[in-house]
Amino acid sequence: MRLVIARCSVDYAGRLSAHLPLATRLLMVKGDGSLLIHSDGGSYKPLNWMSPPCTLEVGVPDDDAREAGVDAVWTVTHKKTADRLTVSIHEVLHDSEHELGVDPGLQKDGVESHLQKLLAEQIERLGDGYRLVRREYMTAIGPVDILATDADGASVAVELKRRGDIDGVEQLTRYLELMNRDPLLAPVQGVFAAQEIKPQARTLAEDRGIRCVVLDYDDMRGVDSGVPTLF
Amino acid sequence: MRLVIARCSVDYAGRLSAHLPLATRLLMVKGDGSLLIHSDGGSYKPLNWMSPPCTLEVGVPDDDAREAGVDAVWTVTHKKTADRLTVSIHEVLHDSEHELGVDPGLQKDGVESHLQKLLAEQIERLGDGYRLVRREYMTAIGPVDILATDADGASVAVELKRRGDIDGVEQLTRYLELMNRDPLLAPVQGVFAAQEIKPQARTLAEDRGIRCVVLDYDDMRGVDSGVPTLF
DNA sequence: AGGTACATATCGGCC
DNA sequence: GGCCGATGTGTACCT
Repeated sequence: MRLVIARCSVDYAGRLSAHLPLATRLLMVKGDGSLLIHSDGGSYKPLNWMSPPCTLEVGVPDDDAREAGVDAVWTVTHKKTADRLTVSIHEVLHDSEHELGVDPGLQKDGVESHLQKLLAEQIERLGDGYRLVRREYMTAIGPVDILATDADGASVAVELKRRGDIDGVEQLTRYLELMNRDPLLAPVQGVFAAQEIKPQARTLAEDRGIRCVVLDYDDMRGVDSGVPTLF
Repeated sequence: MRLVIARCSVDYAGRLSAHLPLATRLLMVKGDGSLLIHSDGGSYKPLNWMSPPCTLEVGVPDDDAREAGVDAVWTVTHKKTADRLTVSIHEVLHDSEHELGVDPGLQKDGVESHLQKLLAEQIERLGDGYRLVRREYMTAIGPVDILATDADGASVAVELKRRGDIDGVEQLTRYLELMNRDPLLAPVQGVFAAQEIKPQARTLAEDRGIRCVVLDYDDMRGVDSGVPTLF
């Protein structure tokens, strides 16, 4: 990895056009040739970047650019798309190279999978008499998070989200449409369950006859760990 | 901005739990105290990070950690949430501080908002006699990009995208379904307008009676003022 | 390889 | 500040 601190201006042409006026920034060149341009603020997203696979070429400025104070021009071109990043370097303040080696990578412990496990164990939170059929019930277009039955034994398909957005309602709608064509399952009722449900998602869901359930994650976790369940 | 190359392991606890085993990485400490941890590959997203507002504290390892080779422990805590990032530093290979100043920021061109503004001004591109009713026409499930009327005075809902994908057709379909239940608006015709429309999106749109219009952004910008827009 | 679902998303606009 | 839509989304997982 090469770290360069430089006064530079940047132009990007690809999905959109973008320009960074002259200022001092960090240029991070990774081992695969990709480039990240960071300022001293903002979030983890760079001001501008080029993702791999790409190649970096260092060139000399034309006469006009040299006159304007440009010392070198970096051109980063993507190998598959026509995306191009041009860095006009006016002054290099720092330049160092470092050997990092391959990273073993991040080990995650997810959230939705945990929420799904908890709801499967506490399926009665959806209503009295509810019973779990199975998690990740496979359909032709993908897995339904939870399949259950209500007190009358009718099928209930549950779509689970951390944040309930319109996309999740669409997803559940597709599953319901498919499952309701299966005479062994139909009629299938839909339940949209999330820690938080956006008003627009709720409107769309209820308009389609899908019930919305807000889950209290901390409460569910509390029941799970230690305290015995009611039955 | 402080740049540190170090052999370290990292633990994150917050929305989820995550762990990075011991390896050599770049630690980028920004002026606002935020921290980014990058490996020498991957995309622009760091392996791990803490977004501002947050504070970084440097502490000494406990006996067990010291025994395991830990030289220092950085603890980054978010000021609002309970998110916490712990970096156990085994060896520092590089450490430098740089003054970057405030960045003037990115200037973008070619985004949907600009396209929307141009089409609102040049609504006749959809057909003779078309008139703009309003941009961002609010419905219960979200704003329709442009509401217009055709030569006969009938309502037309326009969904605008830079790249016309299936998602955009679904979005417009939801709006149309809702608006066509409103006797004051119905019947509402749909127009799917984009710089580029994917074949699958076009097929779906036309199957649903939605008209597809490909927009020439450069041409529209030229008509707009003759003056280059942002830079 | 292509498509789907998820994410510690981030960012900007508007109410 | 919250809500909502767009992003040069990136990433893992599946067929």
